[in-house]
Amino acid sequence: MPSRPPRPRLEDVAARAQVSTASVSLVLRGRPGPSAATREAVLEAARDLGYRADRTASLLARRRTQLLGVTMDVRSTFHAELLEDLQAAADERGYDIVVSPLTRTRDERRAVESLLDFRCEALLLLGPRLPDAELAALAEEHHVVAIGRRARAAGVDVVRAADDVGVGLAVEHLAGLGHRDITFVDGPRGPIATVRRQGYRRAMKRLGLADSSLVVDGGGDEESGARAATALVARAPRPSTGRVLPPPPGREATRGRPRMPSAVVAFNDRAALGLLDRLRRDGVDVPGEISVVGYDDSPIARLATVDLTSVSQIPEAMATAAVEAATQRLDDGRTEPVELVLEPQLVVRGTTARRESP
Amino acid sequence: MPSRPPRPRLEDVAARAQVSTASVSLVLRGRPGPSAATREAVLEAARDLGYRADRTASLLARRRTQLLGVTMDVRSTFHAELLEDLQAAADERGYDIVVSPLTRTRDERRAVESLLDFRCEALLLLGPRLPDAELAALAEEHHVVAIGRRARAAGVDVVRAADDVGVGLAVEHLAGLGHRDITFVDGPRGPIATVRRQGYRRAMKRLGLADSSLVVDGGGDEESGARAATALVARAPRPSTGRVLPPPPGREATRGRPRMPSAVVAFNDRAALGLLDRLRRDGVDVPGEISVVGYDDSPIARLATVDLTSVSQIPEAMATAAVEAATQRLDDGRTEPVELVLEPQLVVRGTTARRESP
DNA sequence: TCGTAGTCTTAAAGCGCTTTAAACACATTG
DNA sequence: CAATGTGTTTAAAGCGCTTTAAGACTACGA
Repeated sequence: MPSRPPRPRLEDVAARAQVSTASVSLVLRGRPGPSAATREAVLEAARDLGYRADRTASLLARRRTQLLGVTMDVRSTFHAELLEDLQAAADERGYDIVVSPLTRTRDERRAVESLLDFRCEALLLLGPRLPDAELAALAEEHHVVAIGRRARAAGVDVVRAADDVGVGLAVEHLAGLGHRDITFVDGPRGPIATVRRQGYRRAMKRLGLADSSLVVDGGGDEESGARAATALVARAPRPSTGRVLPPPPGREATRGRPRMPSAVVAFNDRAALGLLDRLRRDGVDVPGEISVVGYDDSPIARLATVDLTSVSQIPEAMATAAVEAATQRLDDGRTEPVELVLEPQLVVRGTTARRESP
Repeated sequence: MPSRPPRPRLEDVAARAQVSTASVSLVLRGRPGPSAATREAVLEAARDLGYRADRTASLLARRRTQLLGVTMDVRSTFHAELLEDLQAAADERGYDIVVSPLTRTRDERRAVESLLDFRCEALLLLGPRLPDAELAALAEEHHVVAIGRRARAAGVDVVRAADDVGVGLAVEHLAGLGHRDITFVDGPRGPIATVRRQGYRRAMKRLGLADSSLVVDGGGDEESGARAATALVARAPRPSTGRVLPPPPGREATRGRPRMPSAVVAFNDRAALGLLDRLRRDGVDVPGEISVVGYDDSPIARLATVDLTSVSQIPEAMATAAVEAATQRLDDGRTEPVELVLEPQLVVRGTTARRESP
């Protein structure tokens, strides 16, 4: 019920402090110039009046907005985490963040438009799905930082985790626990899944396990994980006590053979969750009979009831790096694009264990 | 890499169209006045130049911002859903939305400050935790709509679902399936849990089940749900086949007696999820041995692997109502606060079934 | 012919702030 | 004492748009 006592303007503060608006402006923004006496008078007047600068006017007057625009998928907990850290990082550097959520009816293009309307000085795109060409086009007109995704687009800064390395960590961890039959549950088509799959393949080869490497169809959500689980379980007829067959020699000749792996790396935590759920319902003991590793180290993975071993993309680091990239362009005049690739971390929890029978 | 071809201004469009900036402004905002010829010329010029109005300047000039500020918990999927619908509703009425996320380091107060800096014309607070007094104080200076929570604060519009009715629906559904021992797993301290608990108690009484009504400690997340499950299971020593005892006569004398209810209503979906998980791990058949109902009808509940019967707060309706409330104040000059209470809906899925032995 | 209404158009005054360039006061210096 | 410098203050010109009030036409009836 805003009953108009129109908010005080800079001019009002100036009048009360008996100085010019210029002085007030300088003092309030902590710029050098005004004497101690003036400063005090102004601050007091401002306090008395409960003055708060009008951002709109201020933005218009100086050419800067000090605004970073972020597009995100509101439904993604990973994005939510990143956002928290972006806020913090931006804060520290004196920037403010405008969030533009993607929804069913609001695609990435619209979200970006909206950010531009706000005159954001840089765009931070979380896991952007825009084609590289479009990203590149955007980057001709604006500063853009793609986060969490590899991008082959000219002029775009990229901050991402080395997903192939991350999956490698998971595979090595499992191998270290004595597992040899390690299966990868693939993600949805796209650059991210490609890189993770590659990481898996390479790690298996590096460890001399190429022969038992196997990629099964999956996806990015619980459903897909559950489907994958069903496919895996079908390989080892249960609940008969039939022992798992040792992998026969010969390269990937194992494909299609009925056999349940002793360990699985899933594309992400959500898929891992669906997988876990289905396995447990089918009476499979995790990690007794099969070890499971997820990806993202999402809050759900950390829940005591889930306790999922997972790979963390260290969102704080990504957030800091992304904001840093943006401010470097804005404040330090960097113009050459950079690509920052961070090392992910394995977080070992309760869904992985030493292989039962060697 | 913004290489400055400074963006065209209104003036540039005016020059190209050979008219005044006033005409351009009018045309571009679709206001009456300019003739068809002028309109066309302006639109063409604007198109040629790729003109986009500078919102900052425009906001400064007219006194309105057409901005609705929304505070939300980024981690809540329910809030995420609401946000989607708010966006859509705001769009329809020509308003834009500024999202101000709550994070660990950014409480509700700061989030609101930030919205005010953006000169939002109304504040839509999702599940605000601010004390009523503070809400009331805010409402003296601004239009505020509290969403999803009962608020006894002067001047604040409230849009919420009738949670007591919702829980009542769940209880009735279960009773209809023959259940009598229906337990409520409580939520975290706060107005929301209070209302839901009340709804439970009243429904049980209404159905003549007051004697078997039981509220156990819970909380708002998976952990708490799991804990509650443990407590429940402990009442019926498993895996012995011992039949569940019929409730002895006498009011709530059952409290503390070892006995597992045949049905449970959880404070929300997350708690229900933890509950389900623990129950299943303990070998309890859902819905065979026990039926479970959640609250919120969150996306997780809908997953095939979860398939949780739940109560929906119909977020679309809440969102529409909230935006409506705001625009009524802004555009239609309403000044008396309103409280809109929506009827929740029960969504029956796979976690509830007819009671096994009557 | 003039007055009057009606339709378009536009000059110009802001919106509340930042910033530049000039003015001022005073102290040094040669 | 003029010239030069230093530190502080401010008048005024925008920032890019909206809006108001007045102006320019045209058309019409008296």
